[in-house]
Amino acid sequence: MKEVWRKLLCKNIELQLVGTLNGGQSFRWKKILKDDKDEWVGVFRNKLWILQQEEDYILYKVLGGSDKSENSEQTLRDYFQLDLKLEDHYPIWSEKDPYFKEAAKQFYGIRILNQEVTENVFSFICSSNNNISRISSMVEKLAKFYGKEICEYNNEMYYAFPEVENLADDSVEKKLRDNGFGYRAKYINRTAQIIVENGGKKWLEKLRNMEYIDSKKNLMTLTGIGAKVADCICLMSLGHLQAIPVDTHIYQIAKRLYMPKLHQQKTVTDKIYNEIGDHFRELYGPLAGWAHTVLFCADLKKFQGNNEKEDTNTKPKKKNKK
DNA sequence: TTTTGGCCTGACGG
DNA sequence: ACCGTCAGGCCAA
Repeated sequence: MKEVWRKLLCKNIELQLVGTLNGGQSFRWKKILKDDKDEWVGVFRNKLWILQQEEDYILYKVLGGSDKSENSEQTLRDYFQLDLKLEDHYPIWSEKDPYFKEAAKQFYGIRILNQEVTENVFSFICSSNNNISRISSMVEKLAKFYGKEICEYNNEMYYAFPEVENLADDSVEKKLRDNGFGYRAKYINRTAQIIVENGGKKWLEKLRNMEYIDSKKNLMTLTGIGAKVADCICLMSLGHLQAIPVDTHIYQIAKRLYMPKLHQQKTVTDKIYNEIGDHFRELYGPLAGWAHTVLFCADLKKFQGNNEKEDTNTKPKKKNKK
């Protein structure tokens, strides 16, 4: 069953894989080197996807699916929301904001992924007070413990993200706590139970058709979901592209560049949180969440200091201990 | 309404 | 070796 590469026409200014898949939106993608090429390997919509970035197109393979009737190109286009043309929007955002314009030079082709809401909810409950590498390992554990096997690739097994029902069992909290989830174990288990009581995945999907603010309020009734996590979910899996998740990065950026009056402000109160969001919504308009993500990526990369070579403008990190 | 600690864990620097 | 701090917050008081 040798799968062949398929081609999705798409210029790299419309989609930059590294910035989009490695920018803290999804925690399930990783870059591997295979046959001397960079491949992005990740799971979504219950399948394993392998992607390669070329100049004017994306090469892709889908593994672990049985029905051939499905239109995988359409699934991919939907995941990356390719109908929205960045070519139309980057110039507008650049005109409104010189800092955006500067960030956009390196961070072109940054897309908001249209993620599955269940995965998004539980991934971002894991994200609180946490760092990306640990969040990733926690999400992998959720999939491995409670998700279905998809297939093996490159000597590794990949798993679908679990159904809510499987995270709602009473045994889940202890298992997760024993596996290093800390206080988030309870939030995950309890939130799964509440969602099931509310009607399961369907309840989550209904949030897409509500107004942004109502959708957010509903999410915040779940345990472990405050304003920031709710905004992440609104933006990344419910189509509310005006949502602005204000995390510490965005808070620092806002303070430094956009809202100097916050200079003395120590903590992010609800009021300040909303002011920051409103500021960016007024600046960028109805797709503010998308635009802000470009700023976020630029800031994130500065501190992460990239994985390999192309890391020129940050101080060298000595990391090769063994 | 706003502000403060406490919470799990692991990596890092002094 | 050991401690304080930080990492994409949330919650209860």
